[in-house]
Amino acid sequence: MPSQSAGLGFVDALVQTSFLVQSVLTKAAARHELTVAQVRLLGILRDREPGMLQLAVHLGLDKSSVTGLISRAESRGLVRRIPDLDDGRAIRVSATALGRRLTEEVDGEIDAQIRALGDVLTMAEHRTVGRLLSKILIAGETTIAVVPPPDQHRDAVAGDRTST
Amino acid sequence: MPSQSAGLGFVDALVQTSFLVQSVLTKAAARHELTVAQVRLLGILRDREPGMLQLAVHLGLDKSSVTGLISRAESRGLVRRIPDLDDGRAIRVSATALGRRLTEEVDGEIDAQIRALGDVLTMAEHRTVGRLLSKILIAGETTIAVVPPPDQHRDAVAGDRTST
DNA sequence: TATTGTTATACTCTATAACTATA
DNA sequence: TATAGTTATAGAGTATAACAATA
Repeated sequence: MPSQSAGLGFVDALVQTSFLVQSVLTKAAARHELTVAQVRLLGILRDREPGMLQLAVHLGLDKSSVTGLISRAESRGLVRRIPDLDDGRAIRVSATALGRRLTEEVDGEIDAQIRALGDVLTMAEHRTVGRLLSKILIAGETTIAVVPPPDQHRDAVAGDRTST
Repeated sequence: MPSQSAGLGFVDALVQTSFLVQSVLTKAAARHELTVAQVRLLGILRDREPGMLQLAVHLGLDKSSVTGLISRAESRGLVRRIPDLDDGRAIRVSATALGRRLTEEVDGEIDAQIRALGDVLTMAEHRTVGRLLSKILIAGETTIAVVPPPDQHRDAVAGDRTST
């Protein structure tokens, strides 16, 4: 049966790959006592100090979910809540030195392992994957809000990898 | 800056795409009162009646996690535990008619939405994505067990999409 | 003894609803 | 009133460790 060698269909390939990548992320994070959500969070905080609402939008989560996420990360010394001088209601979230160090370590591992998966591809194929998936991502950023239910917010659904 | 038009790097593209796909899965599942884990489970049960351990391996989970997953799915009428006639200790998990119906519905939506993401690609690019990601998946099935920690089990880490 | 599965326990993650404090 | 964030509550998902029953 040619199903393996000929390649899966477009949809199956994307879905299965997403599980594979998530599995890599989960295990890499776990090796440093982190969760995928925390790695995502720390990635965003690499070059920003967003407020809770901005974080919620970036992560595609409810603000109350972010409160919990930040509280747990804070109690582990990964991030810090700092007051927003311009708005008494708001706070800003900042990565600690520990948080930054762990992100770098984990990101390095993730990079190495994902790249290792790509070792079966040629250089050109490598670039092709990056290019074609980027096109899909751009489509996704706008599409997601439209296709599903009528009352969908166009959250930053994809989620940043590290910074970007 | 060419970063957008030129495409992300290989790693970033894969990671971000995995989040996008997972987001599609999560929302499609939720629209039918299901979770991603349940959709994965039901996908496996499309053409099999595995035991708990086999399920654990397929899903890359601990057997105790599978017990909970099955129990919740069972109490929702999605699956059923049936005795294994050959082994008094074992049971086999089977999808109910409801479970099968819901899987089909959700899978249809997922298919449509993922395919919609691919609408920005040409036919040829479509096939290329399927082909290249398939190569990565094959690599992942073996690699995952090797790259990380020394004591890693070679679980079926990727996770089936629907059947296969 | 080894294997199959469950239970007890503990976290993380997530959402909804209601609430506080500031704008 | 509207906005930023938190709290209370609830449920899913996951893991580890200890256990029961069968092989």
